[in-house]
Amino acid sequence: MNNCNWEQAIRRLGKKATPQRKAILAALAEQDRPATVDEIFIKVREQQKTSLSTIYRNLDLLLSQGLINKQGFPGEKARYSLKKDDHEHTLVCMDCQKIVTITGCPLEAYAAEIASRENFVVLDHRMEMYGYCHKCMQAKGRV
Amino acid sequence: MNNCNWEQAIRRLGKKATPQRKAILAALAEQDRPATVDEIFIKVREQQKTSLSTIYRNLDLLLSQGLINKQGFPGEKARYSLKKDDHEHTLVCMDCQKIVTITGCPLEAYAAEIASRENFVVLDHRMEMYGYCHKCMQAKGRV
DNA sequence: TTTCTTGCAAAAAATTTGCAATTAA
DNA sequence: TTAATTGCAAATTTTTTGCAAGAAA
Repeated sequence: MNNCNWEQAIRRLGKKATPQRKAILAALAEQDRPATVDEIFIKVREQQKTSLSTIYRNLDLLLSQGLINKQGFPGEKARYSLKKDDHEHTLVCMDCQKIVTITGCPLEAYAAEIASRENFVVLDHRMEMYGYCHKCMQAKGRV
Repeated sequence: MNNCNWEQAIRRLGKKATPQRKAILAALAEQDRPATVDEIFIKVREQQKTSLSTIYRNLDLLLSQGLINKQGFPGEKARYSLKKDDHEHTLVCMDCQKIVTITGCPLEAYAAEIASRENFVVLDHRMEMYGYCHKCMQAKGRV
């Protein structure tokens, strides 16, 4: 999803291309990091009249349709981002909350191994890594 | 943290070993998967008079002292578990909710690789696999 | 005793829902 | 025209906080 034809993307789901929906996708595309619901709300509201419930409902929709990802720290606000073509994982800085996206999943092969070892059909997995980014390490004087 | 001397563990933090605190650690020790706040609340309440705020406050305390982990995926309820000596992952049956614990983490080496590639200090990670256990596959007639 | 911790009740924060009005198709 | 979608307000759900009473050291 790297184009900007949000209208088409929404229509492909068999849904109505409302200004709010287009604005949500556009807002996600502009963010340099996965955005929280309120960040998205603020951004969308700059363009369109909208309400928080519309944001929530549409994020759920887009998520269930696989157009976006939901990520973030447990217990903290969820963050949303546009889904890229390939399977990704994230690297989250525990200090500045910066999120780095990583492509190249190391778990495909492992999942197959586990599947046969445990007699389990593995369909999906979720993985995130946590630590400190270079800048924050420097700030901590640990570099 | 494999012993059951919760009293000692709490004292070591310089905190009072209240029945509620001991019960929280005991509850976490009994769980076969990281537990949500309300699961812990229910379990503790079976033993001790308690309140939700006590659970929240003590989970925060134990977390900040490094005795427990906070995990769970964004948007879902946070889940807490005792910190183990060795690192584990889980395999969750999407049908019967059975949890299989897997030792032998495939991510240690990968984390090191990512750390140098992305210039990030990787301290922790979270990973869960989802699918169907053998029994549920049989029940579905897919085996 | 003294200080920390608890329970309660109320407040905040985050998310969801019902429903009438509106709008995309 | 009509079925999907929105905004609003109210309801839930989750988490946090103030404070007086109670308990551990």
